[in-house]
Amino acid sequence: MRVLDERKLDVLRAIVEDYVATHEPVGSKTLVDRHNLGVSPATVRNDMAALEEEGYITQPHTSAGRIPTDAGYRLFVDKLSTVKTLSPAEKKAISSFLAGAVDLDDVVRRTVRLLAQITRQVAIVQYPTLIRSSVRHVEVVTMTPRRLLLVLITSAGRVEQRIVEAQEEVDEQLIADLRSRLNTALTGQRLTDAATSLASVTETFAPSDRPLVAAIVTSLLEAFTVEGEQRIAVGGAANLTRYGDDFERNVKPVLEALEEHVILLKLLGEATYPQTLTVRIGHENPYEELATTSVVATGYGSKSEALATLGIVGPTYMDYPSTMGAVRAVARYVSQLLADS
Amino acid sequence: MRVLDERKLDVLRAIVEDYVATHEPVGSKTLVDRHNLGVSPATVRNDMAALEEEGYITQPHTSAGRIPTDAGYRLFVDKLSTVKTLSPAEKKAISSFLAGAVDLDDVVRRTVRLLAQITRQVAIVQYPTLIRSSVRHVEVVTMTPRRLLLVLITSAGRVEQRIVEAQEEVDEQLIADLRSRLNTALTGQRLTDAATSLASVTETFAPSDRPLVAAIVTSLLEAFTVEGEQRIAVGGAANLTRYGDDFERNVKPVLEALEEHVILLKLLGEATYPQTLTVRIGHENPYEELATTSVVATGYGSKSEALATLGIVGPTYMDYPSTMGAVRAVARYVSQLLADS
DNA sequence: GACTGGCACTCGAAACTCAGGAGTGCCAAC
DNA sequence: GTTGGCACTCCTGAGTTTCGAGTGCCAGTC
Repeated sequence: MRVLDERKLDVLRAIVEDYVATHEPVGSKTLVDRHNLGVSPATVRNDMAALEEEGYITQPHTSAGRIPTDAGYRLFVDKLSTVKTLSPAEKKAISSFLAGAVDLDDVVRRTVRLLAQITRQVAIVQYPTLIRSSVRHVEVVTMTPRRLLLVLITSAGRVEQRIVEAQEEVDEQLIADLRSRLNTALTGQRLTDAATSLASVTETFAPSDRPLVAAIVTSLLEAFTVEGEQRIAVGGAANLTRYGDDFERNVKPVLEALEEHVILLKLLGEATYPQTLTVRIGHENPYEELATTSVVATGYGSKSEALATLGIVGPTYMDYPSTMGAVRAVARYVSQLLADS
Repeated sequence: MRVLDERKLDVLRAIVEDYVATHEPVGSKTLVDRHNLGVSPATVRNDMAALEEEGYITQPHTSAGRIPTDAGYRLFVDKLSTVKTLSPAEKKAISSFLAGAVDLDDVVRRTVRLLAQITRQVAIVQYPTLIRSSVRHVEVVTMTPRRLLLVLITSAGRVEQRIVEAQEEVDEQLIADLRSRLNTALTGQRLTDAATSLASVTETFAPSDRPLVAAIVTSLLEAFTVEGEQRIAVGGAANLTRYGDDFERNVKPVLEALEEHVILLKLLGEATYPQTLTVRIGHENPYEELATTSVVATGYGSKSEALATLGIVGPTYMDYPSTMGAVRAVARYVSQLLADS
């Protein structure tokens, strides 16, 4: 029984690998030809029947080969495969490509591009969340006499901007005053705490200046909270080209999802601990249009806490070991890069 | 002869309009049925033969209807159609959607989204060029003792960031000094002139501080020049879905081009005067993979000078009057919004 | 009891055939 | 210059056939 079970798993592994390679239902004969299972096609057929019974594989139609079900992929990912580590050359390439980034935006852009290139899938990278970071600096710049630009620089190197319209012309002296008081009150504060500090700043101003100060405070609060969380970068849509055969199932829904960043955020899921890969296979993901699609994601950031999530989206018949390896590796290098800051 | 010519043009117009609507070759009979041309199919056939002779239409195969050639579309756009103006409701919608933008990035993101939605094509928006704008403010922030963040705020409201690594720990006093001198020297300068001013700033520092100053100057110069030019936002890729039929010709090449911002920049072409629409039909565009694709673009910015270009990419059989109207309208509203700053 | 070879059966994919019809070009007539 | 008529072309789609990969089952073997 033990031996039999093991061979059945071997068969499942072989089916997944073959199907991923060819995208065609795989039959018992081709299976024994390609992998040396040491048994005859007939035996494999028996195992296949059992595997089908258990729900790991299925037939698109009678008298065709088998393809893995979502459950089959799940088992494969959990038990039958090991995450592939990248070659030293690849690691080198990742590291040096990312190292060339000039700022946080550039880091994200490069990460997306890199991830898409390595995995040959659609890559998604969430911008580092603001929650854990603190205020590095607040700048107030006069654009026109009645229009101010607020620039918030966080410890993670993220720069948020907000335009504030004033009711009336603003005195340059007041701006300077405001700038220095804001920085005194906020610099070094965690964004989550900064909100409360802001309130006390308002009170130190003369009532006549309050409307302006209030407008600015509102804008800053906005910048501190949700808005920023939702930024996402996407790349590698051209990789969808490779699934040209099954346009309706694999290309169209993905293209549509890519436009909706809210959906992408859901797909990526909650930021997990760094270096813990999340794989959602087919129907496991929270968006039913993408039932033929898998997501491989992981948190990235410091060792202990995830700042945000990155990952890829691709058809369920992807090469999980390589993809997972690539996602994990990229996340590690980005984390490292950000940790240095 | 004159009358005949005019009818021939009517026929061409009818062919283009029908083909755009149905995406199917249009024959003489259906043509007289749908448009009241006042002549018989046989007459139309004669005209069609002449139009084909002149290269404006073609047959996919013998005994099929006609479809416009690139030259046919060109004639249609130049002589046979007028740019469609948007309804007041649409204008209102554009204006109010754009007005909600919180900063320049947001303006660009919204513009892309809007353009894609209205035209139902893939939208491309180039970030406003830095060339014409001037320095509003330069900020130097210490991230870690050896890592500085430069933030350049331009008159157009664009914010550029650069990380600078110092060779050794940097004295906070020096930073403050640097900040104030940079701002004194640069604020108000056109970016194009700022380069020369930078040189003189360097000289005012003690030799021991020169390496750091040089590093910062280099970074700033970078920010002043090319790098920033090339930023582009893309949206509406999901609209490619509508051309699912002809995946290889219409979807694949566009998806691939979208990944290459360099190509997109070429496609958009030189920033034209605002409100001058550029239409490149099929093979007219500079990228042969997109020979079945047209680009409708226009510059946007102040009344007199274009800051950048925006536009859409779609199959040659697009609805030119509406598309051109939408592109023009969006460009106008964005220009207006930016002019206010 | 597990494995294997053999065999009849299934059923989709691809090739083939074949009418139907939209569309054309040409010509003679108006 | 326009029109109706007519023969011709050739794509489209439906129906048919063939081919073969793959299956399930069974009887035989180790």
